[in-house]
Amino acid sequence: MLKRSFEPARGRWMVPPVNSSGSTKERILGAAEVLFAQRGFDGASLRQLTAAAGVNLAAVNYHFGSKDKLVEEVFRRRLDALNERRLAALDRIAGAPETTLEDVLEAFIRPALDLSHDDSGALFMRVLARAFAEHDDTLRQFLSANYGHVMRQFTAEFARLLPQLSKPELYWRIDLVTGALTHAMSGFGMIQRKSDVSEHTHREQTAQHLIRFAVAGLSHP
Amino acid sequence: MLKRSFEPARGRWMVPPVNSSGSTKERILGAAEVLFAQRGFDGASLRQLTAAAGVNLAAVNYHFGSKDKLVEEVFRRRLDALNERRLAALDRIAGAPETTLEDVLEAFIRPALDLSHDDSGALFMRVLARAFAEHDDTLRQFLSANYGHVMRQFTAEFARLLPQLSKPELYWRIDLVTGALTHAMSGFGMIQRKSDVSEHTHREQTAQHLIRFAVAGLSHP
DNA sequence: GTTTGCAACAAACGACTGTTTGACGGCCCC
DNA sequence: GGGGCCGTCAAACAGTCGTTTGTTGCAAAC
Repeated sequence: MLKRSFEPARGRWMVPPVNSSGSTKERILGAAEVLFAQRGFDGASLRQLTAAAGVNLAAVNYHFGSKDKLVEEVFRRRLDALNERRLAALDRIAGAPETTLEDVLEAFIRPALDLSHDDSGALFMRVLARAFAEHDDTLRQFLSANYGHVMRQFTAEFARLLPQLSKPELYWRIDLVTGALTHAMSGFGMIQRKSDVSEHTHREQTAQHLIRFAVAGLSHP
Repeated sequence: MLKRSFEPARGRWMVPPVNSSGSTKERILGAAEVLFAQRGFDGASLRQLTAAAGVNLAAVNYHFGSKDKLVEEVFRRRLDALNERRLAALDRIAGAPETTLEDVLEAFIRPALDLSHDDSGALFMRVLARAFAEHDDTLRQFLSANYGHVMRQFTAEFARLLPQLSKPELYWRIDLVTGALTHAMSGFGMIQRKSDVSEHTHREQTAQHLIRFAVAGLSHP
């Protein structure tokens, strides 16, 4: 495959440095996040993964049952925390008369942006975007079943703040905003942090651009 | 992998119906487009692919040299036509004083939407989105080297029509619009064509939503 | 002090991968 | 009519894949 062109000439595959902290399960989850982001779910093999985590090959099947279950666990670990924070932020403002569109978008975007602060969180965002692209029905069902209610609650609040929009119109706009957010947060695009701006500043700029863009896209006449 | 859960209980993998029209090369390209969209570049094996195309396993390496070259050829075949039409449409309006933002977006979006009219074209859109998500540097270099000039020409025209925007600001907005378009055109989102609207109508609605959304996102104060 | 159960390990399993090989027929050109 | 080329083919190559096995060390429970 194309990606393999970047492997070193000798040595079958790059073995990232062994992470020797935490339990076996945690080391596997950490290494899985990195490798799934880099090479995809199929592309990352259990042998690469366990070597990177510094654990035995059989440990994945022992602790998680199968590679598929490991994938689900990688998602669950991050998304539980992420969506909890999103809903908490939404709860603080939902239904209030002074709540603005910016507030709701802030509640949705900020936790994701905070998550992508540290390196492994940023990698997870790429894992998530990859999952969207893979169009895998099993995974989509898993995500919809476990986290669909989050999107529904945000949609309800958007509907309250944009009463002039018909339901199909609102769905369309939310859909397009979602695409823009996924794109931006997974670092697909050409926008990269300049070396002369701090990570914090860059994240703040990203949030500002995203929110203003989303407000415009959602509420245009 | 997760996707394999959907394979039939017996029989190693689905063999799509044999397409017996056209030359061997064309049959391979057609089958590759379908299978790459369904299962990804790594996920689709040459044995599935050649079985679906009704050709011998060795035919891929004979006609294309390798699986990687086949991937490139799948892209080249569609993107050459797509970007030619985009640039032709842009040429007709670029620099003219009466040209609007909608016109430029129309020139960019319409050819892609037309391509995704037939089933195989729509599949290719998913292949393209998958390629973005794969973050594969070799593939990105290939796309940038062969089709980067298209994006540059459109960006220049956007810059002319939005002189009030700083360069970074413009890049940000184009980036976010790109994300929304990719998302929408690859059929990621929740928006699906209702059974009571024709394919043509649905495409027209998609174009309208996309363009109005993009105009709002690009030109908001 | 023995038993029980968890965790880790090397080694092997069968299946599937992309690619290469050498043979075989059909076609055109000299 | 004979010599090349071209496309196709079955078969094999050398790997990698996810998963399973049987065994070990070690700690807590009885």
